[in-house]
Amino acid sequence: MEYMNTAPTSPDPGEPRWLTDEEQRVWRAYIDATTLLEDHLDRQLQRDAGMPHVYYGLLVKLAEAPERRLRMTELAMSAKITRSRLSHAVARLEKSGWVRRADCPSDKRGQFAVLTDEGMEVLSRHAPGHVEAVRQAVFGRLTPEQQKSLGEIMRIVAEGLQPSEAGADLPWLR
Amino acid sequence: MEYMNTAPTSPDPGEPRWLTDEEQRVWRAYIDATTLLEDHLDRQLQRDAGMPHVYYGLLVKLAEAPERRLRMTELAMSAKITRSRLSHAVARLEKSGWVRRADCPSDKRGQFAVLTDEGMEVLSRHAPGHVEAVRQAVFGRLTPEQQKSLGEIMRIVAEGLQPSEAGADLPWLR
DNA sequence: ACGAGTTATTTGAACTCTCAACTTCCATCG
DNA sequence: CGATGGAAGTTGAGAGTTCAAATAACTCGT
Repeated sequence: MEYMNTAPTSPDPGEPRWLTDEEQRVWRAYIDATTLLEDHLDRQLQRDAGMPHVYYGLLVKLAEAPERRLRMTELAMSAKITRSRLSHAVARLEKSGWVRRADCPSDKRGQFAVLTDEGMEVLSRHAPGHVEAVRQAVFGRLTPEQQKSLGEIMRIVAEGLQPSEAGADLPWLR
Repeated sequence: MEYMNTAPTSPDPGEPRWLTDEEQRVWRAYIDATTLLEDHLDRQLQRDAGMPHVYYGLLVKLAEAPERRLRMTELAMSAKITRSRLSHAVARLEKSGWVRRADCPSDKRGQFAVLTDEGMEVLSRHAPGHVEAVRQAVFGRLTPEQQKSLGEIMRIVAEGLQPSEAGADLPWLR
């Protein structure tokens, strides 16, 4: 896609504002890194713990929650995934014995996802390996300044995509 | 997962080196941002162009290649995905009429993925919307310094996970 | 108490991805 | 040449994800 960006003109709906060469390089680096990293972590966890990275993340969220339990919707929002996806995921984790569902007394529609002892056990057993993988792939390679910068940048991007509170599924508006 | 990291001791295989609080915050921001962004782009492209983001990326790579064609393995490596995944993806893109396969004359095992005119057409038709989405979610929110920093960081991470050249599937060794 | 309009969650089908074979062909070496 | 090992690409089954639709229960206003 070679398009020249000759004139720094004002918003022209006719000709879109393409990415500059430098922006393209950044964007491609982003895509490469995230693709590789996601794959890397998925494999590591699938091999060692028998679950993909997202599922591991769900167990972590539950482990940190009071009484190791969260309402489905809260868990979904916290993990940034849709309720549907979570529903399927929990079904699988339930089959593995790492999570169980519990009814919500105050709202009969509601369900809690509860981390079982087995689930907790799997988590502690594989946390070291996972942390090691993350450190090796990311933190072990970045300077403290870069780490700080990465945090700031990712927070900005994440906030830009969140319905910033509000509760629907994931209708990032627009 | 509350573990205190009291002593900055030397490599102790007994107690793993957990992430510090600050590292955790960075890591979570990373997960949130990448999850949200991937989802956002997937939806945008699925809705507008009828394909997931990865597939769109494949078309872009082909569009940039000489004669709009690449060997399957090269394309897979370039997109950082496995050959198997690519094989399925190309099968689907072929069904949509955006890519076709061509035999390689010099190596009878080889296959080219070739971008069709239709494929090119879809690409140009939806590139503006995609670029706009990327700009809105990422570049539009970051300072020039942050963009530069992001590029450097992502390059480092990507390189750390690449078999750094070499040609196998994706056995990033260890 | 009734019904309209939400909210919580699930479901199933279609699609995508992974993993482990499997097929075919190339290359090298004796 | 013929065998052996590697490389290119595909395949099918199982697992995960998406999307739209369905179910059930809550909330209000009247």
